[in-house]
Amino acid sequence: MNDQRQGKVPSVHDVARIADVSIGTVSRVINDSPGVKPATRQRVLAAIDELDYSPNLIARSMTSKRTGSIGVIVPFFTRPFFMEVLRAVEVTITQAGRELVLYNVQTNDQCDSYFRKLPKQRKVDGLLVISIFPDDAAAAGFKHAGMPVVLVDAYHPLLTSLVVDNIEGAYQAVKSLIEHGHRRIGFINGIIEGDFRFNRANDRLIGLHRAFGEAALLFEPELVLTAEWDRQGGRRAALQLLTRADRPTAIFAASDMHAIGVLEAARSLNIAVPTDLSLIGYDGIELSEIMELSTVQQPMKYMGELGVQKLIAQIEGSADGGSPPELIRLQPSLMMRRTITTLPPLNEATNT
Amino acid sequence: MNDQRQGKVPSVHDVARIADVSIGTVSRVINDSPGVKPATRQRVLAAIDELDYSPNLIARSMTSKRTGSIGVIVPFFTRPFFMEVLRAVEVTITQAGRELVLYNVQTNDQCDSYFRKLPKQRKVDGLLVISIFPDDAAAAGFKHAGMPVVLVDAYHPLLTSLVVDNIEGAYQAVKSLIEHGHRRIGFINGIIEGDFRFNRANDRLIGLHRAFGEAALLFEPELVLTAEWDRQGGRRAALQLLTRADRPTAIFAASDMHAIGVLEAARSLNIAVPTDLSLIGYDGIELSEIMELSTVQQPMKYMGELGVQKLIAQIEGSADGGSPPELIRLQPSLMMRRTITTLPPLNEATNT
DNA sequence: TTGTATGCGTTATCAT
DNA sequence: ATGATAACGCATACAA
Repeated sequence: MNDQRQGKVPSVHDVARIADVSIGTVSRVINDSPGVKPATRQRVLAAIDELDYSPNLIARSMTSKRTGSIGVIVPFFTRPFFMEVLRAVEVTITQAGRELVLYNVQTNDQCDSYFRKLPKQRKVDGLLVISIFPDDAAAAGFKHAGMPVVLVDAYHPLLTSLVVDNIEGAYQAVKSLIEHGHRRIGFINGIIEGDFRFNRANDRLIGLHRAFGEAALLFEPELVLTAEWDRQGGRRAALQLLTRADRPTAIFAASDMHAIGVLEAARSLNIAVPTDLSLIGYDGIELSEIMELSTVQQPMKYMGELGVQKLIAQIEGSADGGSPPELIRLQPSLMMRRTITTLPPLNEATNT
Repeated sequence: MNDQRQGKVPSVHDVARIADVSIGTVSRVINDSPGVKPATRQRVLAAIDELDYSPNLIARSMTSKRTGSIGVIVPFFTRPFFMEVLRAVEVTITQAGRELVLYNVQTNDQCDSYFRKLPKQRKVDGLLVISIFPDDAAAAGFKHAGMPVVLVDAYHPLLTSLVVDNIEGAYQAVKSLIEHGHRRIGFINGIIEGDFRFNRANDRLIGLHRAFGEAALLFEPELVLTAEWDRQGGRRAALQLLTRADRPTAIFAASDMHAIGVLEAARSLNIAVPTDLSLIGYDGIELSEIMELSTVQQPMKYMGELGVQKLIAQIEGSADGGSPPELIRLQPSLMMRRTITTLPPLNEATNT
């Protein structure tokens, strides 16, 4: 029925013409501002309906300086931990009627580039940064551009940060292993990727040290390995650990994916879990439940939800200088499942 | 050093003022158009550097009518199959220097709403639709708005579609089961979510029928169950199937997640896989490899890559009416792993 | 109650 | 080679 058939999207002008009003009135109807006579409102509505008109959001962003989009910067988004955070993030953003722009980062450069450019490009109203520690320059850039930012599983003094006490989580895990009678405990840590920025590794090591210290256990550096954050990494490290003459009776892994790798290695070496080897993972991803893996559960869903909520609050209240940055601490919790057993009491003098 | 400290992002005007040129010249430098004297170019560049200026992309979109963003509409994006397609999609979009706007859909209404509004809102240059069959109205809407669209794992005659031959995949799987001597074969299909739109279920059933027919096997409706697309669904259905007096000796599952659930059910019933039960899943997600699950491998990575490439080609060539829609067929491949064995030859007369 | 005019930050088309 | 100026589609302050 329409005369034009290709790529012509109607604008306020078209609506105005059809409804025989001015564009100002059309705009008022769209945003249901007060002071439009019901009759003309109806005419405009009819015209909108006839043309199947929707406002051009880009143009609207021009004047409103709001895009309705939230940028999510996340490293390796397909990894289970990030995935599960991201799921909660998506739900919360959609519920808020906003859109999610995904910035997946795999390298430091990529990350820096996003940190530097996104605040000024204005394609998003705010940035949710997951598991990445921005440096001072980046934080200053956000502030200077007035770009709202919330850090999830990361920290910077100038930015609202939502952190999980992973020192405590690792401490609890290792302590539990010790309480189950283990003395030779292997630790498979994740590598620190991209210099110091995607830092999920250090805290685990510190927690382990604390538990060791408290139990007056000797820390043996040979039992601490570093591996890629995936099951291949975990498997390789476990192979190395488990083929030692004095192999550990328990392994603590920095992530559940590492722990899955440990499981694979143990199977290939005919080492029964938990009979001959106890194992605790980290994160509490869904797969850990399928595999009945004991683990340290992070509140991933809550992190995602709360992070988005804080960010939206910041966006909507950003008329003034904004409220001061918050630091929110979350606690992980130890999930005891199938992969851990008490070691029969053997003569503990061996260790000295 | 700067006088303003809060939320003031410089514009072309600021750059022009500092460099003592007109905004036109600044624009020319930014887009390195020809016809700018090297000296003034340097001055402008210096000013840009001094102000740390980046063009406002929203404003740029205003005139260029290009946003640089690609919208990806995907149902239940956290499910492994979609996740693995999405991973490839993300990589390809980022490589192309574009941005990924994620539209996760869980209901038909949500989906319709996106189909209806996104083309006119102009926040994205194109739409990649994964595993959803748009109806004629939606397809017409895309065409009318001139919005480039590519369908991945879905089909519509008016739109470039990238389909996997899942009938063939299911056929191969079931045929293989039959060749291994199985006669009583259970089938756990996925439910059809949101009416007929997220349709990943029918083709599997058709393929099964074909294999059954070819082998002159009697199709027993009681052995065909429908379950949610997750492991709980698979587990429940398997429990039902495996507690029958005449339980099947093999199960074909519509997705790997279903198959994982079957594995769980079998474990809980002390039914050994593959000794007492053969199993083939579908999709070929990473987890299938971990679990050593036999499965029908879909080319997820390739689907994601190719879909984005076709979409970008369409976006960049959309000056004219655009090229006619393509229909691209991809083949899945049977992956034989641990969960299938040959049944010892028993008297086959039982079945008649 | 409604229309007109201006601005948002760019790009592009004119002049100069 | 460069500057002024008109769009782009919308919101809004102001005028009528």
